[in-house]
Amino acid sequence: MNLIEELSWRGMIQDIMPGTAEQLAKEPTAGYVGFDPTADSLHIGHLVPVLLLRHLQNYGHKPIALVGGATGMIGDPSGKSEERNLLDEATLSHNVEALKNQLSQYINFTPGKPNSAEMVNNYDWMKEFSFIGFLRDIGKHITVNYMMSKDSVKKRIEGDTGISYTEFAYQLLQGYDFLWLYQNKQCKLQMGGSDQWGNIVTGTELIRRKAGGEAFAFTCPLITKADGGKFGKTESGTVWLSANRTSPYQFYQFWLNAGDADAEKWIKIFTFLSKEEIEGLIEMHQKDPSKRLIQKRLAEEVTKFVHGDEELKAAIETTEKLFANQNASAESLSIEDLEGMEGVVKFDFSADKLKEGIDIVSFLAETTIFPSKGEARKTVQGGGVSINRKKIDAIDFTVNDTLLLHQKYLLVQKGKKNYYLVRAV
RNA sequence: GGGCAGAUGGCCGAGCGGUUAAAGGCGACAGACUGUAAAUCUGUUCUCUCACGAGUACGUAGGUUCGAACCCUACUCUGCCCA
Repeated sequence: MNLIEELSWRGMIQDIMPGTAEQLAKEPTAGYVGFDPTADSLHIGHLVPVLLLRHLQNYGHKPIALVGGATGMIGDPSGKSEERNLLDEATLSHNVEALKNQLSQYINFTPGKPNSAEMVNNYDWMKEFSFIGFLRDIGKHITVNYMMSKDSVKKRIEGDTGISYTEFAYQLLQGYDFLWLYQNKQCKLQMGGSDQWGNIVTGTELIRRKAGGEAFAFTCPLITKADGGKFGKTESGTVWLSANRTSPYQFYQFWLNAGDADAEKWIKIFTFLSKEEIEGLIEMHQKDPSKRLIQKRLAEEVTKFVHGDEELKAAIETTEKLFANQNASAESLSIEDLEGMEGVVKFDFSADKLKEGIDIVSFLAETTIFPSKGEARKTVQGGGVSINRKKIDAIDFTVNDTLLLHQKYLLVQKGKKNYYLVRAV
């Protein structure tokens, strides 16, 4: 199996430029993916391009991870219906550093091997480029007509918000990146999400016209959810790769909660499991979907890839304690169980107040489990709050120290899946 | 530079002088069902408040009016057309 065949059965190829497979078969090829530094952590949407680089490397080619220090200052109009706000330079350089750090965890940058990965920042070659120089050297090769025919641009021109010259010019910058990499790093391949196709093609076009060379590309379909929702969002927002932003437990939970239809697609894309193994899993899963074999395996593999074995183990343990025996009483949890629940939000609360007793609504608001009393009340009235696994059904319920587990803990649930541990201190 | 249209809650989008905290949809949260799913059904969804209630809010600033998201003026931004 070659790279393209591998990615094809995984459902990771959307568009591919003719000749790409031949190029990859002919020689080890350098290929790049760009990451925009819009935040100081990657999120799971970025995982796909990261995996593309990994697969590329596995098949003996050379991955280049480009961090968009320059393009990030402009803003990619692709997929955006509105003009974006510009980030300031300090934020950008902070983000660039953070992304570099993260990327180095997922791709092998160890030098020495002929196909060890490389990291570049397009700010390094853009910063000295003068505006006039850019117009003469690059702008001259691409017509506005060509640029306007790009979907990302067309939508904005036809839409009712318009597009600034800045964002319009974005594709030239990205195109120039490809040209620069082609000329300086012998990079002949660009990969990315399918929303990048237009930008990528501008790059190959530029390489053809300006350097007389041939470059290749393919894109991966954008990850979607079967129910049409946005991929990578949960109740609590974006699922990040950084453990500080999304705990490994929450990360594990995200994948575990995948719907059946999604899980079958995602396990191919987000894990390195073999075709046979995945097909076996799908078959078993369809016999008994309630076991959620695919979801479990998917969650395990991805969490291991992103956070490592240790964190995966902790995430599974916490999950088992919280969900495996839903009927087990909260009292059966040991202190170690409670303290060890990685990723469950923990709060400290005054033991004295508990001794006196406090009404449930104030309690929930003061622990900041809920942002306001009004919201706490509404959820309690709707039956959405449990303490120590027992549903609170009275709005005038009093929380006091007799409820404490091991004289110290309260296990509070908001909804079914959101757990909080309150410690009396 | 000139003309026209528009700016409403997280988003879309009704409202066009009082009964409007603002229809409807989407999204989000919670409940029932379930497999910690999907689909479906139900409730909630400006802020604070146990509650009565109060405070903010319909681009910004003023004005007319007993009363304005709705009328007037200026400004800002966006789109379209003309030069």
